[in-house]
Amino acid sequence: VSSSLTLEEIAKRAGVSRSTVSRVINDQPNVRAPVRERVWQIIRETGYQPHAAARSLVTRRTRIVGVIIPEAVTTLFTDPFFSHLLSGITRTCNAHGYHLMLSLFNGPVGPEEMYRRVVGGGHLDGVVVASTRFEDPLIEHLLEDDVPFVLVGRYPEERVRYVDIDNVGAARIAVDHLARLGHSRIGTITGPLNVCSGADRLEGYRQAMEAHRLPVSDSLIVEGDFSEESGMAAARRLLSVGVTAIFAASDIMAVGALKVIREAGLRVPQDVALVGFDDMPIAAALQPALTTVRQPVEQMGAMAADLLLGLLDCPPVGRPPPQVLILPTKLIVRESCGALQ
Amino acid sequence: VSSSLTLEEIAKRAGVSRSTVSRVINDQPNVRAPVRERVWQIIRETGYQPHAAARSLVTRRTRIVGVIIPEAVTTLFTDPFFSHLLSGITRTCNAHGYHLMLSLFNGPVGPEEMYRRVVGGGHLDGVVVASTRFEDPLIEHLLEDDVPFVLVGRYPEERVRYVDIDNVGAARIAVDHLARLGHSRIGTITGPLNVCSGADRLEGYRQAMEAHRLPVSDSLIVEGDFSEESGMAAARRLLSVGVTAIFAASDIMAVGALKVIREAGLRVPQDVALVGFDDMPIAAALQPALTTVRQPVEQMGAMAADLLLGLLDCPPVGRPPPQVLILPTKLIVRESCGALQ
DNA sequence: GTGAAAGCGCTAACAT
DNA sequence: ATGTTAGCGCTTTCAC
Repeated sequence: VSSSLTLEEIAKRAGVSRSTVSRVINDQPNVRAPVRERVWQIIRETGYQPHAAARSLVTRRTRIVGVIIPEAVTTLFTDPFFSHLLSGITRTCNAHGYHLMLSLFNGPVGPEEMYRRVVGGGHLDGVVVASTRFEDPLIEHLLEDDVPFVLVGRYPEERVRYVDIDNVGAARIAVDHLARLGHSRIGTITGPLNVCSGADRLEGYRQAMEAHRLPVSDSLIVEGDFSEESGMAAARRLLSVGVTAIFAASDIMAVGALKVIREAGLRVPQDVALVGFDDMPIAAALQPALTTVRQPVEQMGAMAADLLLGLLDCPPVGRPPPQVLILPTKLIVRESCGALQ
Repeated sequence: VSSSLTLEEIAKRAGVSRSTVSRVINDQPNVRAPVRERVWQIIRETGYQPHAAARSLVTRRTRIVGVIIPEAVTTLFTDPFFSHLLSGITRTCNAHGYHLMLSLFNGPVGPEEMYRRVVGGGHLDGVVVASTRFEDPLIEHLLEDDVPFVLVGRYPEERVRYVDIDNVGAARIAVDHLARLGHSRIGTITGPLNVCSGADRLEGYRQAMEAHRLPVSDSLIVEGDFSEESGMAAARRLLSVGVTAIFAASDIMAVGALKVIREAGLRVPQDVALVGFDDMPIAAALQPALTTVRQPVEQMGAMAADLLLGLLDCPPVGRPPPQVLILPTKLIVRESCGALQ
């Protein structure tokens, strides 16, 4: 889909050579002002757009960044996390004239094949990867193939750049909140523990409990998978050991817990206090039943893209991506490899 | 990002010419079986992938479909509608070896410029457009430029292909439900009325009210914009005219209404019955307060992409996209232009 | 059935 | 400052 106008054609109409037109389009020097103006004029009149494929065949760049969401993330699609993330990434891309190719590794095709399709073929200048497990083979491939990429979510490996929120700190705040409310039997519904955010939020729970000198028995910790069902199952277990407060590592799971608690004839927050986690505006509807931790997902997306475009030498990304702190949750940015924080 | 292997290189290693390798890759005839096998062998060994840009420079096809979401859809990002839609589109694309380019017209760049960037340059073979208003200039451009495209959402114009749910019917069912419950003063919070789904759901409300011989005064109809805030404002107006039931054209607005109703000291559904609209699993958490209409968004996405790929002569799309009926809401597909229903 | 050769539309190195 | 030329890696006639 494109007009069949070519550089050649524009050159002819402007009475110059292809090179000159090319220079004008690419804002290169060595074109006299009047000529430049005349060429722009023609370009505007004709609505000419250079052919992307032809251009990238020679420049070896496509101005397309990929967004890869691995695994069957149906569960993750239950909340607006990805919408917000994509919104942020898009914002950055639009601002810099980049395009975004979205790849969900969910279809009938396996992840290895998807990887080949997406990354091979040279469609992409770089990649943003969301939601990875520890030691994800995808990451290994990207490193091996020397693909510029940025992760959304912490990844404990020197060579990997990423953007993340301070999951440990945020979880600590949440649990600390419950402890200050006077609760001593505080349970937690964790995310999958092979995922960074899952593990980190549990660590935050542990730290807060310890800080308040509260005992952390195994029965107070139930692993979930971010789904509502897992939240319900976990809540049943927690109720059976008599907790008076629950920190759920995601709002979705908190909602599941809420259901179970109410079904048990208990009131929230009077009988059981509940804190969720995520930026899910809808959760506000459940107030005062549910308290939640906000995470700046949209910004995380924008910053991830900023970082990536920086890697690609996107001309003047200018300012390094800012270190943003929002609400109780803050961002950690690993700017250059090795410089963790 | 791609290996620097070329056709030439493969040809050399296989002891054949470029043409032959090309034929093998593209599954063309006129290659003897043993040769074909040997070439595949080398390709597999080396992990060769043809360079996408070079290929589309000559074929004039990219195997990329665009997904355009016009306007600042922040409000629409509050619910998982787009996540599900993208999931469906992706499913189809993955199955047919197509890629997906996501364009949110939200950045600092205006829609006209975004259109040029995205559609010009020949990046895309076709486009899926979501969430359009009546007489959207975007649609006019696409028609004018002869871009193959499919809309998600009804569009009253002969030349446009689209996929949609039966909004009128679904709304009718929702309101009918309330009427059968014995309510006579039923109000509705509509979506934006310059959007098809908004207008259609209102029409469904009207039809159901009429069928039950219930008076429809203007005060029973309040226009919202799918946002929670608008739902709250609308609910206040409706409560002030003494409705006992509300049909909200989106779950988000229903949640807003729920808040307001509860703040007014009323119980849901005992004092005021509430029905929402959308496929928002989280809304289930609000049961029994909130009843909602499910829409098969994921399927809508998949079907839209099916239709588009059909337009692109994607070789054997085989079966025409099925006419799916799910839950109370059903799909209407305009398969070929002119053949509505 | 296979190879040779001509481009697709663009950029970039080299002349002028 | 501008034009000429040689490809980028692939598909596709057209010979053989």
